[in-house]
Amino acid sequence: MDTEGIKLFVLAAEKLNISAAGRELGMPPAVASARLAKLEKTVGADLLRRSTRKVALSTEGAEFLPFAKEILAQENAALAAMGFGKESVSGTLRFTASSTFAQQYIVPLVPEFLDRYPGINLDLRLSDMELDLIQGSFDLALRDSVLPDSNLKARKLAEDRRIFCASPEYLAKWETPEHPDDLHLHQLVAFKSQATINLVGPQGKEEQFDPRTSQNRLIIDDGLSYKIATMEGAGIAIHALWSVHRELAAGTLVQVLPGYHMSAEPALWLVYPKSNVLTAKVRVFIDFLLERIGNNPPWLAAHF
Amino acid sequence: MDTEGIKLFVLAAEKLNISAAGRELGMPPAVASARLAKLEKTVGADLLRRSTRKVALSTEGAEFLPFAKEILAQENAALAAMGFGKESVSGTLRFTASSTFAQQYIVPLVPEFLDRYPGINLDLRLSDMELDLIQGSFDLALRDSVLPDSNLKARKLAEDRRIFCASPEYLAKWETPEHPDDLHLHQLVAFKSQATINLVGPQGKEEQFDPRTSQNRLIIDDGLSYKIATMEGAGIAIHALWSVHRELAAGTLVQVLPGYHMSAEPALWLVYPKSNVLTAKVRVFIDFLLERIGNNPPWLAAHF
DNA sequence: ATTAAGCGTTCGTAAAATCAGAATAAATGG
DNA sequence: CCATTTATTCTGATTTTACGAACGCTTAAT
Repeated sequence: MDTEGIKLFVLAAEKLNISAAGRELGMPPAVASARLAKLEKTVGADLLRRSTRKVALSTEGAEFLPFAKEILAQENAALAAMGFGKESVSGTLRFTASSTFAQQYIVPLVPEFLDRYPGINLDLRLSDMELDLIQGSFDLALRDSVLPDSNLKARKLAEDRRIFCASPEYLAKWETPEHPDDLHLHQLVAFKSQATINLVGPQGKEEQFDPRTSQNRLIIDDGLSYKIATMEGAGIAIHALWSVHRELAAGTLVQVLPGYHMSAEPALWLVYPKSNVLTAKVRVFIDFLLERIGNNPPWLAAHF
Repeated sequence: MDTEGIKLFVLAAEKLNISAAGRELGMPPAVASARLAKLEKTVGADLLRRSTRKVALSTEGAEFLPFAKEILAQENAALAAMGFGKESVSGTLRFTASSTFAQQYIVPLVPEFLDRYPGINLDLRLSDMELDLIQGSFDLALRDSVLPDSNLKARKLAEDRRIFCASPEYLAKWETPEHPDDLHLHQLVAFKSQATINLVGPQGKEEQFDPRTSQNRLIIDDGLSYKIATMEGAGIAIHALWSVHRELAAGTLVQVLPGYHMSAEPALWLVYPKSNVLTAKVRVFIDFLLERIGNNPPWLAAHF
């Protein structure tokens, strides 16, 4: 049963004129006639009695009419509830990001966004562990890497860096490493989900480094604690530039192995499900983040 | 928006499995996938988030779900209200017939019919003037002639006769006519809707007779009054055999011009709108009348 | 590890439904 | 009686839909 046909029936029942009802819905009389006949077949009864000139409701049509109107009302209510046809964007946006990043860069912008789009509600799920985009029913996620998942689309929000660093006190106590291999002699602080890293050295020579094979005196799954531990001298750690750029500038953290950088330039990605329809609310939030963060991320502005 | 797609969505949202939902509706996975995509496009948002292995409701899907269920409930209610899929016939049957015929032959059968089909309600509109089948929203009508209307279908209920007759007293007072032309010398009683009649004489010769061009001393639009007037000696009248066969047998009415009969053998017809779907209630009532009247109409049984 | 099975989608072709215009038949109103 | 309106049928052309096979991916079992 298709609501277009029901709409036609309700109109025709009001006007007692099939052609006029069809015209109102933008279909030629022949089409209106055929669609009505189709609806009658699926319903199993004639809804409209028609001679060449007269149209009247059949007993079944009279019975069906209130239901038909109710179905259409429900359809309209459904579409309205989902903000269909509204020129103002609306809906609830479920967004996930690392809590430490969000605390610093997203949450401060949220009031402005909510202000600019009064119809949108935000549902923020912040966690330093990556949440499953699909199972969590997320509209959008912020990731520090773009996975090769064919079900997802990604848009780069901003460049980033991964930096070895430690506290000045730690480095004063131990010898500052000159080469990645020296790291194995140090105390390392590892973030739980940190994977193997490919490094490119000063002469363009590639090196590999797996933080999990070293002596990880400390493994932490909370971003802020991870940084605090490093600052308190727990050891050498890999930090995202966005996380530590203030500390580097202030000197409370010091970069180690500055000649080495990641062979795959890290970046922050906005990831969302490849969809049949990209919702306005998602597009609008992406645009907002690109405008306020992507164009000139603070951690890069301070460093170049 | 098509309820098949909505059904699919609701099932898939329950099972979180698109293929299984499609299977339940008898469609291959590819079709289920396509139909869901189509629904999402008409709704303007993704309803189901899917990776290769996981399916979850999107925020829009969660919003849409209750409406979807409501739409389906309304559809089911509508179909149920119209007796769709019921093995027991039900509904209201609007039927029109001449009141005098109904009084004698139909109404006495009605209790039995209602008894046999407890789900059917009868809405009888009895009038000696023919009512418009379409404008009156009738499911069925009894007619004493079958009009060449392409919008209608007809089924013969029983043979009938048209008979010139008068009371014995009237004929005793005046000369009994021997030829249709003699009728013009008589007092005629005419039924209001009686049209021109073609007669076939004893030698097969055709004659025409238009009762309205003669001296109609009396025109009546009520069937019973029409017969009473004839019996009281108001003149010669054309009566249906079903109407006067008892009086002829009893001798209270006498046939005039017995050698002449109508060139078009009259009959009683059950007429109903040519429909896309012939409802069970109509079919059942037709069958009932055929069984109880059509097989052996009393007016013919008595006369042959 | 390897295999097997299940899931959702895409692709290509075949079938079906839909559309739109002209033509038909009927009925109304002037 | 004629012009107009109406609902339907018919026709070919267009679009949509169905279906099986194949693909990429994932989980569970061997």
